[in-house]
Amino acid sequence: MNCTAEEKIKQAALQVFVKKGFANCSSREIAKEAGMNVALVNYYFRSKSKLFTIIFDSVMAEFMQSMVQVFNGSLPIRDKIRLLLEREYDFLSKNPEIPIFILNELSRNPEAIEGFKPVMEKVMESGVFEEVALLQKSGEMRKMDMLNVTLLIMSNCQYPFMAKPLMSVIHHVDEVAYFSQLDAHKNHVTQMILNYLFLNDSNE
Amino acid sequence: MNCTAEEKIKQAALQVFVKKGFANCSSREIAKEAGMNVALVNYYFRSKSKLFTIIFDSVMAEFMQSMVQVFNGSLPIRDKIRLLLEREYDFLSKNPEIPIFILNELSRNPEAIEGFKPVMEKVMESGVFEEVALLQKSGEMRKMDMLNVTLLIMSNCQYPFMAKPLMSVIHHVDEVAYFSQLDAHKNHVTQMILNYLFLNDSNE
DNA sequence: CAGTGCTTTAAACATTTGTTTAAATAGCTT
DNA sequence: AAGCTATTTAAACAAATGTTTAAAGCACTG
Repeated sequence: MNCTAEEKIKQAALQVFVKKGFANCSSREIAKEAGMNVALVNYYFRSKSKLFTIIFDSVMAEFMQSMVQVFNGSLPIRDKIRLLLEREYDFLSKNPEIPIFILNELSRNPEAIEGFKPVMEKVMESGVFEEVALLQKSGEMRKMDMLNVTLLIMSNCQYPFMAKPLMSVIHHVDEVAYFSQLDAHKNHVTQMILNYLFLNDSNE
Repeated sequence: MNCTAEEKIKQAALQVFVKKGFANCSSREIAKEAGMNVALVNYYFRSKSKLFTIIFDSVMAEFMQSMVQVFNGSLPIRDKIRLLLEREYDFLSKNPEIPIFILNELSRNPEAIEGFKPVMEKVMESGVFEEVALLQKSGEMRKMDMLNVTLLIMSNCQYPFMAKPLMSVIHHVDEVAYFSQLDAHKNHVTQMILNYLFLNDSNE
């Protein structure tokens, strides 16, 4: 663990930005969380915005990392999807505020997407999309636009974590009970998505 | 259209709050959008927070309204779900920023959920949950917790609208193309969810 | 030890923020 | 028209914000 002032500020900024969002926190709050003087934030990162960009890009990269890993692996598609869902639920269980953080910042400030494009390139290079296209042509998979496939998977991974405050109230469960329900949910969505995407045989 | 100053401020506040979020906009911005003096915001609503609560609660109520209507209807469950998805996609096509607005504000400030509880009561009173429980017992529907059923439906409705900035980049589509893709997506998720929830016969 | 360059600090700066005040205006009744 | 009340305004307020400054502290070299 690198414990320079610069690193401490980055770690504090990560915590604070993810928890409260860019507009909803102050430089002083980040500095206090890091146990440092306010001026150091700008000494090392020039401005709150520049610090934010660094943090946001790193969060994006980490968020996509497991996805890219799975795509680059050599499993058959069906298992890639299974593994992808497994990894996403695992990652999000440990970082449940990440999806709302990313989507909120992206819709408030669409230019933030720029730093994300390089990571996205890696997903494209993995060739999963072409792989799926082939299986669709051969009739093994349901013919549908790749955008819809992506949406199906991401919706059913990310939304359950984003909706915790809403769902806890609707179904009167506390945080612990909610997250344990999400484990069951992972199995449901895996089964449901595979059933829908693959046409012929069973998915067991 | 009621054109009193009070109403103009409410309309402006709705627009600005939904687009930028509570923390990311100022009282002056709302006043300017309404074409009124800043002091009027507090004259009519006492504070920015109180105005926000009013707007947030009304957004929540409108958001749940179509859901409650469908639940209170007399259609068989399968058609209720079909109609629910239809209505949600219709509503969200006209108000795509609502889900991210609601979920973001709820996670930044969980007390905001309070104003939502009365609306939720109406959903409970509709008796859909009991209706589903019966069909699960009879074996017509897959046995699963109601929380998971709710999540399946809401994930696949709301997330696609929240993820527009992300998805547009991944798949290189503009706003118009994206929303037209979502119409196809509605059909996919309807089919997929019905296939998964109902066990025996076809869903055509 | 003086000096050099990086790090850290407290204080100050100019803006912006939510909110209040006190005066001006408008609409209405008598 | 006078007077009353509700509305609207410009101005002011204190607090908080992002950022900068100038000095102090620190570690190391010559």
